[in-house]
Amino acid sequence: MGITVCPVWMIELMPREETSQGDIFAEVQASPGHLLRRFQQIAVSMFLRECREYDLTPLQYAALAALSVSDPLDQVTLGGMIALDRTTIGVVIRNLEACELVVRETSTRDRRSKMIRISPAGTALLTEVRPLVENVQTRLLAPLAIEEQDQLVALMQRVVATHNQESRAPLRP
Amino acid sequence: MGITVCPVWMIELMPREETSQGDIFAEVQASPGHLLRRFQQIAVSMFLRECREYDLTPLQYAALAALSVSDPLDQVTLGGMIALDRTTIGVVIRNLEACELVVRETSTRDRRSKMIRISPAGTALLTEVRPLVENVQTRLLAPLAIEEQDQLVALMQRVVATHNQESRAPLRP
DNA sequence: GCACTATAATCATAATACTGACTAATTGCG
DNA sequence: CGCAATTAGTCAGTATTATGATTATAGTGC
Repeated sequence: MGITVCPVWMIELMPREETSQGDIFAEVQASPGHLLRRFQQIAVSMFLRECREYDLTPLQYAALAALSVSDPLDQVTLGGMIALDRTTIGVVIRNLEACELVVRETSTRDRRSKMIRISPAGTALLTEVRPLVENVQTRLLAPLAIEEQDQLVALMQRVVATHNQESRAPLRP
Repeated sequence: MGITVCPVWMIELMPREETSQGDIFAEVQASPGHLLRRFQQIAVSMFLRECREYDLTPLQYAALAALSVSDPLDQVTLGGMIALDRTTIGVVIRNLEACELVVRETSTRDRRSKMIRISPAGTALLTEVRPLVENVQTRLLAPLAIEEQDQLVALMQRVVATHNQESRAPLRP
């Protein structure tokens, strides 16, 4: 009944999975923490490959997409919509500004904050890229049946919603 | 059957989820890509908080755990066991070496490669930290019932296994 | 034996995240 | 009103990942 000796991070918790002793590959695949990292690693990789010609990263896309719905936004609010802390959203916006996909100017009402506006070029890029992002999404979950895809999303939603406050940058709708 | 206008990355694919128009919070939560990033963000955050006093990161833990099973290992092989490319495993090992948790020496049989060995301090640390990592794992999936946890892991396993080659650093058992 | 190729590791550069500290502006309370 | 607390943004530092280039070693074919 002793705890199985487990090689890779966060594996100890899965004694329900019966893996042959020393089968590291199987054990790695049974660790939620490791699966999560792999999943994210793969998703980002697929996204970047798909959007290579536009030189757009997932977070840049997310920021543009959020701005396309609500514009203008100050950095903290924008970060809250896509769960980025103020440091990270600052970097993302700086890069988008350098590519002239957004415009940033100090708010007149609160001179601490800067209002971000999506540029025409940003809107155009977003329109072009949207189908590619769709593609990535389709391929990412393609190994599962439709009902299983819904199931996976629903389970992740519950976990993420419950732990929303656990990261420095919770989602703030 | 027009595609729903979606604000945040990778959302377009989820027209099955019926969200009220403009309810960004709900839509963000329906995007697999975003959920994945949030999930990982939360898991790492919980890990770091739990292991704060040991100043150990998830990847450092993973590398130590892998070494505790198979030792010594060259960097490429070690990286393959936990799905890290040679650049990343190099950084992780450098940091572990600086903390004297591993020892690195040039292989005698192949002077290109360096053999990594876990130190007694590394083994001791691993033993101390293991229960904490267990804790994180328990709390991470706690919002779900046991059967749901198994379901989530199984679904992620299928996706990750299918896409193993999609990232630069596939798992090489 | 030598040239070609393949492999191990490193370096440079960059984006994604976190922490903690700092400045500047605003708000709220006594 | 004035001081304290809060908030927006930035900066410095670090870790996680990727790409591409470089160096050194090993192996293979001729």
